[in-house]
Parts: sequence; C-alpha cells; structure tokens
Amino acid sequence: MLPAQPNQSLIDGVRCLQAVATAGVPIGGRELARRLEMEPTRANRLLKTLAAQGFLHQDGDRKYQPGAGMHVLAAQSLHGSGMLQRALPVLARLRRRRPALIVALGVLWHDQVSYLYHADPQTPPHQAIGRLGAYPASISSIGMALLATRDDAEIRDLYRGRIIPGHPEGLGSLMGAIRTARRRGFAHVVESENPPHSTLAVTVGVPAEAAIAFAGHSLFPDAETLAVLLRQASLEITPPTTG
Amino acid sequence: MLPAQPNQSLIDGVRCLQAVATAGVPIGGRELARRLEMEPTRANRLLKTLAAQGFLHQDGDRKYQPGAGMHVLAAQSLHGSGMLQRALPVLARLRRRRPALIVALGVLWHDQVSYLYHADPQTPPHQAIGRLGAYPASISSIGMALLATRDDAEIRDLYRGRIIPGHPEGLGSLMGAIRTARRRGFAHVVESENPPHSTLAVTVGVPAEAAIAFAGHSLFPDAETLAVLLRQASLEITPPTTG
DNA sequence: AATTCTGTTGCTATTATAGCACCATGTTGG
DNA sequence: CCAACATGGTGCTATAATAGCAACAGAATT
Repeated sequence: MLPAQPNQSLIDGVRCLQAVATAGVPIGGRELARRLEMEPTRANRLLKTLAAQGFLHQDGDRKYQPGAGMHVLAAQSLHGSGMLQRALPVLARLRRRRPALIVALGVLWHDQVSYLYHADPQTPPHQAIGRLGAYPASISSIGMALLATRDDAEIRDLYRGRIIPGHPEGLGSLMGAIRTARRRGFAHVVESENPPHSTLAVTVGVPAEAAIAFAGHSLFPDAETLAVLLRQASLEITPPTTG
Repeated sequence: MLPAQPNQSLIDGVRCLQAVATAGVPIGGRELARRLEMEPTRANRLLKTLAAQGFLHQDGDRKYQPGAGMHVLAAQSLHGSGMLQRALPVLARLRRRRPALIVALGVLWHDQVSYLYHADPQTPPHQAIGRLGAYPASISSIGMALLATRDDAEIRDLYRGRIIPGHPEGLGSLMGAIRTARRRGFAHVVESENPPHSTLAVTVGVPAEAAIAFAGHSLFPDAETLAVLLRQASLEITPPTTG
C-alpha cells in the first residue's frame, strides 16, 4: 500500500492538520509537537506551511485553529464524493420510519469511527452533520461492521499490543465479535443491558466505504427487521456506477 | 507568513488532496500530475502516500477519490471549529424570515469561495451542506465581503496579471467595488439586471472568517434592511470568546 | 529581576527526495 | 493480431531539501 518512497513530510503534515482539527480549541505549536511526539522545530515549520496555504489559521496568540482552506477541503470532499448527498434523503426516510431511534452514517479510519451524520430524535435534521468527533471503532456498530470487511491480519495489526475498547479480554474476543458480524451480515453492539441500549449497522458501498446504523432501546427483538431496513437503505445509497 | 523553511512536499501533497476532492470523479495519477503541472513520479508518490494514510482511496482502476480519512478530516474540522454549529440555527431563522431568498454561508480561500451552507427555497434544510463546489470570489457577494477585509496589496497580489471574473475592465474596477463594500459595510453583487437578481453579504467573526448572504430577486430596494438582518445574524454567530 | 515558558530563525551535516530510465499491464486502432 | 501508445509503479544515485541543535526575542510566571 505504501509507495516505494513514502513522503514523511506529507504524512507528518496531515497529522498536524488532523491534530489541530481534533483539538477543538486553538493549540500552540510546541504543545502540538508534544502530543504527536514530534521535534518542535519540525512541527512549527509544518504548521506554518499549512497556515501560509490557508489550511490553518493563527490567532492573536499565534495558536493554530482550522482555517478557511480546511473548510473548503471539507465542503469539497463532502460534495465531491456524492455519498453524503445520496445518503441524506435515505437517512431522512429511515428517521421517519423509526422515529424513536438514532440514525447515523459513519466512516472507519484506522481504529476510529467518525460520524458524517448522527441524528437522535430531538435533533433538527440540519444539525445532524459534523456533530460528533471521532469514536473508538470497537465499541461502535458502524466501526464493527466496517472492520468486519477487512482481513483478519489487518485487524490484528491494528490492535496488536493495545487495549481494545469494549474488549478488555483482548484480541480473541474482538475477532469473535467480528466473525459474528460477518456471519450475520450486520454488526450488533450492546452498549448496556439495563437499560437496554444497542446499536446495529450495515455497510454501504462495494467495497464498503461507510456504514449506516440504528441506535436506541430494545433493538434485540427485531434486529433482523432493522437489518433488512438498513440493507435496503444501503442499496439505495450505493452509487449506480460501482467504484 | 511562510516559515523560514517551508515544506514543499506538504504543499504539493495537499494540492493533490485538494485536486482529487475538486475533480468530482475518480482521477488517475498522471492526469492529475498534468493538471497540477507536476512531475508524474512525484505526484504518484504523494498520492500513494495519501492513499496509504486513508485520505485517498484507489478504486478498481487505480484511480483516486476522496477516502475515509478525508471524510473524517471534513467532519472533524466542521465540528472542531464550532462555527457551522453556531451558524446553522441562525441561518434557519434567516430562511424563515425571508422565505423567498437564498441563504448561504461561505468562506474565502485564495480567490475562491466555497459554500458551507447554501439553501434555496426548494432545498430541504438537511441538503444544504456541502452542496456546491468552489466559485470565483469576485462574482460572489460572500467573496467580495471577505476580500474587502484584506489589504489592498494582498488583493492586488491575488489578481495581478489575471483575468478577473466579473471585472473584465481589470483590477481598478475590482478595487472600486471593494472600496464600495468597505464603505457600506456589506457587499452587494448584481448578477443580472433583467430579470433582477443579486446577492448581498456581510462578514462573520473578528477577524472575518466567513460571510453570510442573501440572494434572490429585487434585493435593490431593501438592501439596507437585509444588511441589518444579516449583521444581527452575524453577531449571533460570532463566538463569545473572540479568536 | 530571574526563570521558564513560548514561537521563530540560521546554519550545516545528513538524509530524503527528484526524476530519469525502465518494467508490466491495459487500451486503442490499423 | 500485433503495433503503438497509454497508464501505474519502482530502482537507482546525484542533489537539493530537511533535521535539529543552538540561539534569540518576547510573554508569562515566580
């Protein structure tokens, strides 16, 4: 997957971009260098390069925050991959069909899930986008549904030697859950037994590029029914020209 | 603005990222290299580096398109800078107040405007985000309102020696329009006289990080009234802690 | 005033990248 | 069917760009 000559500057540069975006508050260069375990001079130069291009903005205290270029990139990528555009009407219909449940659309990135759409019953539809940050994949049904599409080896590499959220017993427990998800064609994650609260997700696209989910109380009885609903929705979202 | 040692790999890398996002369709490495006037090997390695990090995805034809990492970055940046979150309810109210008009929120990046929110009367509110790509700043009221906050020298550098959309007479004409916008405190761009259609924008934030606009028929008679409405909205969107 | 942060730059050894030449594969068209 | 020409990708080494120490100025803290 990595090219013969991967570009380390680019890798660390986008790590900086990412870190500023996730920080939530303006953050200084040295502080950021510590978080990413980078040499401060290097971080400083990458950050200032990004700032000069307009992807970051330095406020009065010279701290960094997302800049206009980043917003442009965000809008263009959401617009460019028509996925969200195709998904939104379908997701709105899912909400009308099951008004008591949370409806969400998310993508997997490394071991984290990010929600492009996350609407609980009280949320006005126009506030459902970009509402949440990142979330551990292993305790999210969207994450589990997407992990299930990956090779066992890849999953093992991702979690080897680390504590796995939701699976304190270790990798074996996670792989068991993954196999169950593969067999059933959907992921069902129980967040709590009492009160009963769980999440259920199926993937979207071939190969899977995202997943859609229901979340709420008592999904146990009609998991299959909900999975069928989600699978229908998934097919509608999948682009006619397979990419 | 540029650091003592700007990182060229990072600059070209994000240019690639940007180019793939704006392409709209999957695009090959060599094609992209031509568009950016880059050496193909270089483009290839930058693209594959981005793909390995999950920011781009290579489809079956090895063409590149936005990947999960880019969506994560998009969601996090929209979420991270709380601007859109604060803006959405205010924009919804503006739509209710003036149901016949288009309501938009956009940011300026170089000489282009990108809309984070663009809702015409027929658009369901949840489809108003990420709906449009980039647009020339000089023929957009949002672009003009934001350009007006920049130094004259900066604007001149941006457009020197280029054809300026909407101002075929050249830089002098643009600077005149900029001065008018500064004097009045809002930008008013007339797109056509017959049928009458124009756009009106004010900036958001100090320093200006975005602008909000009305667009529609016959904005001429009550430009001042609409500007007042937008200014009130702008103040509500501006974060309590000035950044 | 002294201390310790911070952001930033200058400098040069060192390292990572540039880009040619090349290969494998796929597509077009005679 | 087989040129002819695309394409994505890699190996190699000169070369140019980066790494990171040392240093400086300014803020904040003590």
